[in-house]
Amino acid sequence: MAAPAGVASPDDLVACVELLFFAYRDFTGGPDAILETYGFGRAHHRVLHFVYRNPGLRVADLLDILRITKQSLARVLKQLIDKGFIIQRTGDDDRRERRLFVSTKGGRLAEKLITLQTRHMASALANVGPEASEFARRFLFAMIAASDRAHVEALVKQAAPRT
Amino acid sequence: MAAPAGVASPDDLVACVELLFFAYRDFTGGPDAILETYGFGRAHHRVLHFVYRNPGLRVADLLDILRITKQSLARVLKQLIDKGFIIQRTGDDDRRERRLFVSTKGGRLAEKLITLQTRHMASALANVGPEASEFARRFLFAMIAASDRAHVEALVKQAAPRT
DNA sequence: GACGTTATGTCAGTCATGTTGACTTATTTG
DNA sequence: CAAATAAGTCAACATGACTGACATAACGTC
Repeated sequence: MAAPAGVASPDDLVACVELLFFAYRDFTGGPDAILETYGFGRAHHRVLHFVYRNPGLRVADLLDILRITKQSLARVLKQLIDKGFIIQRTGDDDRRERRLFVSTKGGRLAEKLITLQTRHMASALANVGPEASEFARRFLFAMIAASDRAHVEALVKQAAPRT
Repeated sequence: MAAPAGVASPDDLVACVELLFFAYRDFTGGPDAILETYGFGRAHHRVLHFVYRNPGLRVADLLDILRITKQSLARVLKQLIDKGFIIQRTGDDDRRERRLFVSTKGGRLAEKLITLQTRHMASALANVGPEASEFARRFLFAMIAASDRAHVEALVKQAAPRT
């Protein structure tokens, strides 16, 4: 054998890289199809998702999460607001801020998409084994740039558990 | 406790979904930056990568792998050929076919990008533990749509081990 | 050898999503 | 009051997808 057991050979690593490409494509395919029926795209999905999971988010927070420009965000956000999926409310403390919330309709769509994706994820994890969820979180977290990890960790943990 | 040990709670699943988004973004960031210096984008990367790993690939095979239209592929492929990163050779048996190969220059770039990505992957896997590679492959494979798995498995395994 | 099929290439137009750069408005803060 | 901040907007552009239509060359079959 070229590589000792438990250690990744170069070909194993390339396989992981390629598998990630196909996995990500198939993972986003389901939501994409639903979004299309609403006239939305993946960009709308991201905005809706993070607002749903983090109610009261400010525009600046969203820019920080998505790492796109204000102008790119403005386009999709405006559409989501115009179509009544997201609601803006002037901040209580600072009235320059626009706090973002999903509407009932927006919440329904966000839930629909998240259900689709968590089912996909759950099914994949079930295929792998009992400790898969813990493992996947550690793996995916380690794939994130070190400089982003603290930020992402806070975002993912804090996310709205208002059952 | 809401969920028994080893079983993913809904919030764990959502965390995985979100982590995958950030992980994928950071994973593609490195190659993107290099590609930019060549005037290439992510689309070029995919073409170059799969041709590098599967020398002699036909255009039709590439379309099947990437699942984009002929016209979309044509644009990036033409640029890669024009700039001398990919070489076309008429098929020996069937002279309608154009077999695709990377040039020396193309191979160098492909190798550079793959090294970047496998290092990223290896570092993430090392963070997780000794069995991480095996686990990641199983997880990512399970994330791929069932209808695609056989196809992807063949592609990933067959890939050029001509060291 | 003519004809239908296949592999590839190409022209033209559109859409989604990202980018830069410049500027406005409302509000808070020093 | 002046400066800084949060957000919104206008204009132009790049990338990478898409559809639809059509062209060319080579293969295979009757």
